[in-house]
Amino acid sequence: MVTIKQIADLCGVSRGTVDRVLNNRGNVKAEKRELVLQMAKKLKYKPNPAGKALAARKINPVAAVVLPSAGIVFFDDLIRAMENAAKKYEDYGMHTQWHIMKGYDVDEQCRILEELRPQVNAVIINPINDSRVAEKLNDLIRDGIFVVTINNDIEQVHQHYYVGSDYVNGGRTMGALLKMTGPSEAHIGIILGSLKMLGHLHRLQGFKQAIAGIPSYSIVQVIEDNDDNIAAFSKTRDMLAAHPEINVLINLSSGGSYGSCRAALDAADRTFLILVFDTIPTTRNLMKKGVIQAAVYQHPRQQGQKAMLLVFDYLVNGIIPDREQYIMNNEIRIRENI
Amino acid sequence: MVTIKQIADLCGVSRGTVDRVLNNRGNVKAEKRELVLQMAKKLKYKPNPAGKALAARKINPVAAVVLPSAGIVFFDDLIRAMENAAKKYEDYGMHTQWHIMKGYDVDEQCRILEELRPQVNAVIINPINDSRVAEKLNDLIRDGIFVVTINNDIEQVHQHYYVGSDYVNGGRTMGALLKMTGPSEAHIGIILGSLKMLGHLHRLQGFKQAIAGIPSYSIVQVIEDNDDNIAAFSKTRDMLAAHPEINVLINLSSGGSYGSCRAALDAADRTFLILVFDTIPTTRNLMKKGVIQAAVYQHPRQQGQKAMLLVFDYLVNGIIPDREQYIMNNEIRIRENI
DNA sequence: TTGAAAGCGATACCAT
DNA sequence: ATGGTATCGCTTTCAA
Repeated sequence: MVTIKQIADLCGVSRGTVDRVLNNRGNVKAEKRELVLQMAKKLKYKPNPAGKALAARKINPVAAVVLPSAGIVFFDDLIRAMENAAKKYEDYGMHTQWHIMKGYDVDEQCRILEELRPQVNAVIINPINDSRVAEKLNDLIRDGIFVVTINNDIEQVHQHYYVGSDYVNGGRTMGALLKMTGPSEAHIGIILGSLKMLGHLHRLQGFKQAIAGIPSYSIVQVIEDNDDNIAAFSKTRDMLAAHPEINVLINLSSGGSYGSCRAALDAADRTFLILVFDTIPTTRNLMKKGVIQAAVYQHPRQQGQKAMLLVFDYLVNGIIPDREQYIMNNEIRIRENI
Repeated sequence: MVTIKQIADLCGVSRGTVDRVLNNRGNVKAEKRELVLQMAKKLKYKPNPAGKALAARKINPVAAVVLPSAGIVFFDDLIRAMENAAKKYEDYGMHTQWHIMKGYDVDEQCRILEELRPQVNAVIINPINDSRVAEKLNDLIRDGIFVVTINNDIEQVHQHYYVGSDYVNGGRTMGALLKMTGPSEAHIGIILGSLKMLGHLHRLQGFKQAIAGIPSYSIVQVIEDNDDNIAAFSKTRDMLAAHPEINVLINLSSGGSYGSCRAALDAADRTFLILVFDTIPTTRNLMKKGVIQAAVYQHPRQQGQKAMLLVFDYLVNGIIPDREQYIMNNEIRIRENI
């Protein structure tokens, strides 16, 4: 392994000079600069992350996590994974701030971002898809803050990284699952959080793609539950009453899964094929009981881990991510492999 | 964050002494030892991994990877993941030796282990389940070598760690998948590598458990292909000829998947539900074409990564794994979420 | 513009 | 048994 010291010796300069060149700190004569760069390239110099991390102790890097999703159970796993990672990275001197708010309030999210701005070096955010949030994020990025969006991306934000799932593919996978397991004739009721949420909309599109062209399948109704179990319960009940032909229920977001399953169970004389997203505890329970047949799983823990790792690697080890998007697979989970 | 230096100052001893205490190197008077331990506990001392990693450079840690599986395609992904990890850890000064041999030769594996013994600090091995190999591994462990078994565990080996999948659960998942997607009447032909391979046997047991008690399901025949496509092809062909009622083919190991699918395709007048393990390239291809309906995926890349991480964390950061077994989920993959 | 030196945290080694 | 010192690779700071 090549070290800065070796390069310095070979070039006949000091370690300080090599450091200045390799980190573009300026104040180096052009020819020396060239010489060092050549040598580094020739020897395939790669900085030792342990050395970097140790030296980084002096600057005390800070990361902030911003999630507008307190109370949405899906995020519990994701948050837990991030907390574990944060604890680990604390040993390396990186601190993490938590800003978990409840509800998708644009003003609130902007306010938090503004407040963070002078205090942190990186932000992991589940952004509300709104232009004002995008603007604020662009401000942060201009200030040199490293931004990672998680679980949902946002448009119109320049240089940032995304960790999450492919929503269209998730919907498509769900559709394929229906084709594989479902009745030959399907009258489908769909429940999702909100059509205003990009991810949910994309899942719906993917699902429709997957079942397009099957004449014996029809989507009877699409209802929104705002990821709320009570709303999901009453709206599903109404839908089932109005449409006695429905024999398949698809939940495209996990917030209301439990509520709509309860409504399905209340229709005691009917049976349904029920497919949902995410394996939150209530869902696992209903899978064990045979109420829900399958779930599409979007690796929440991996998402949390990866986002934290990107931030850590950047702040502490100076490693730039090798991709702009890290997409987790949509897995199929049934009772046996949950 | 608390450092060794701080503890040393507070206890009125030198850093060397603190180091000796915290790492059980002996040669410390009992009372000083107690004092240091108390103080470390009180201040919640946790070693800084960056410091450890840097200091570890001096001992030049070496890991060896021993796989008797050259030519088995499933291991390609696993090996690639390990190579990537190895490259990354090389930056920290950990070296990796590769011993990829072909075929399950006990003598050969023992010979390699003996040869490694004086050169390495850790071994990642896909062990042949034989008592002589177990003995050799126990020898290494006695010498203080850190041992991780990967993808297959071995019995009678004392202090070691396992990274792999739950084979019984894999078989059970496969069985559930059949129940979900298959015809109401199933005449099942099973192909697997070898009944002498513990993993394959366990999968078979799991599968049988899952479909037990379904009168309309029957296992017609179980054949062994030794993970060889040619053997799989001819044996499957013979089986299909002898049993015209077979309408489901289950491949419990990926080595011969392609061969047996080819045999199924040759029986042009019949159609089969085909389920396999692992998404190796030939399998993905056949899934796209609709020949194979689903595969159970055992996260080969994660397995490789995790095994390398355990070794790195132990050798370089002095971290002891928090579990003895790291079990990957058995995922269900279909054309849409492959 | 450059070099020399100190320091980040942990460890190995040599004296004592 | 214990302390002191040098070292791992990198960054920062101070002096020239």
